[in-house]
Amino acid sequence: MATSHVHPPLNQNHLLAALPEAELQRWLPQLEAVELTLGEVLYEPGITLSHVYFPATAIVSLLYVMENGASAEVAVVGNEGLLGISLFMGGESTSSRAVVQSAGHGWRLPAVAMKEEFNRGGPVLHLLLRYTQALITQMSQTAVCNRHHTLDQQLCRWLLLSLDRLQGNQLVMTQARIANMLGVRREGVTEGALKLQQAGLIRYARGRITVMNRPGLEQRTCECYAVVKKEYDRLLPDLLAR
Amino acid sequence: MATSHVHPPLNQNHLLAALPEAELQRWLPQLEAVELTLGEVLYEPGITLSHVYFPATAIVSLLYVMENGASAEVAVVGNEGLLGISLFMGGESTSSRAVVQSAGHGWRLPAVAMKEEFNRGGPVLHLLLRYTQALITQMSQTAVCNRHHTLDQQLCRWLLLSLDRLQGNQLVMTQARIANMLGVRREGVTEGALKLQQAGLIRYARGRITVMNRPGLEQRTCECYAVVKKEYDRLLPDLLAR
DNA sequence: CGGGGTCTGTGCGACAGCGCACCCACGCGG
DNA sequence: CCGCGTGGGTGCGCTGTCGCACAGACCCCG
Repeated sequence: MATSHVHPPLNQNHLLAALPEAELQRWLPQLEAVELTLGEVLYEPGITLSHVYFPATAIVSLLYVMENGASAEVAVVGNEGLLGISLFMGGESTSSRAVVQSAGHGWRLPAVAMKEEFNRGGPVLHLLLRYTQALITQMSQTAVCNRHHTLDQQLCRWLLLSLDRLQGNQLVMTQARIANMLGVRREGVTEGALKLQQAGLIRYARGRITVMNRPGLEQRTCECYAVVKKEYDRLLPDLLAR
Repeated sequence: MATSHVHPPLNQNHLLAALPEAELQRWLPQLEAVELTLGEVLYEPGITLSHVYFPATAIVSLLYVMENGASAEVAVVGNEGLLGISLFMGGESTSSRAVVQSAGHGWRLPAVAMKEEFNRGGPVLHLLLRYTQALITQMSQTAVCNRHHTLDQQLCRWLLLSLDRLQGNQLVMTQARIANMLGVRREGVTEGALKLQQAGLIRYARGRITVMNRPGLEQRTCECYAVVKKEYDRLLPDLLAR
């Protein structure tokens, strides 16, 4: 992970973009631009966090890895949010692992600075908590979706959630990695993706997915996607306007 | 739901028990004892909450109910916690429904009082946030469990989580209602419960379950139960000492 | 240009859980 | 003491997903 103090536009991350000027000025000296590489692990379960991360062009999955090595994604975080909520929630660590699923850049802020800011109370605290509630909704809905919906539907949901957190309609992602996150077989993802390709909704080529017809995906997915999206929009409305 | 100002011991709820004296005194005039009856709905999705609830002898499920009527439990709350985190998280409502799954009593506090207290900052804020993080862990683990574990394992997990939130080793609960919460068929629960009964771990009779061998259940369940339990113990240690 | 690694596609038997239909057992109220 | 509602047990065919094995396709690198 390369770091530097040369800043690409901060407002690529919606939470940073929503910071009031005073807070931003306090943070600036400590904000560090970081390059997030594919597969990089930002947090391990049980480890006390040293920084919180604000993805800009990268997306990061919260994965739970089981004793037998199987895994399941609990939530995905991109330019709409941050990693490390357990710092201000008070637990310091979580039981999941944070893995970069799509390379890109972002910023990070030392844990101490984040805690200080949070303890001031005020607008930042409420912003972070509203974000956390949106994240909670995503996690709950993941539970529901895992219970009731088909692999095909979940694949669409996953594509849409990822797409919302990236720019453009491209996604660098192998089927094996998608399977890893959904917690299903790679072959299952292959079959699902084939159906979508045959329906003309996506195009697929060696680790690169291009979404051709987004409304088509929305039609095929389950209600879970809409529930999560609506909740993010409701809880963090101002962030999307910028 | 009957309400009164005659108070059974407040410390039956661990969060209330953990309140510093000053806060407790502020809350007392507004705390209201409530009887929670089986099947009672405390919150509906999207509805702004008027109170937060602190269960004492009751347990309450957070259920997501799908468009087709199927449902899935996202988390369970009992005497270790409270219902209505969205009030201080800032969302005012959630996308899930809160349903009383085991009758009993508890207390409630008006939303306004809770928000005022939260906004003072201080120990109550941190206590509530730590509880919220534990709840988040429960939700994530529900997602993982739904993905990877068998109905039998999930049944054990569910029994153990419920047992932790009640006193004694009895549980008034039909198989149909368990199925509703796990989001599975009633027949599936019947088969699972039969196996447990034949193994001598539980006894079952017309809506009443008696756990005979708790360690046996712990042996049959998946890692998810332990992960959640450990996280509650880690985040809310002082509450269990009382 | 050839070779090895990565990514995607396919086939097949196994099985957990589903939906449905139905039966039995218990217990409360008339 | 009968009847009926509720709760629990059983059987059966179906489907989605799994685990595994293997084949083709593509691509970078030597």
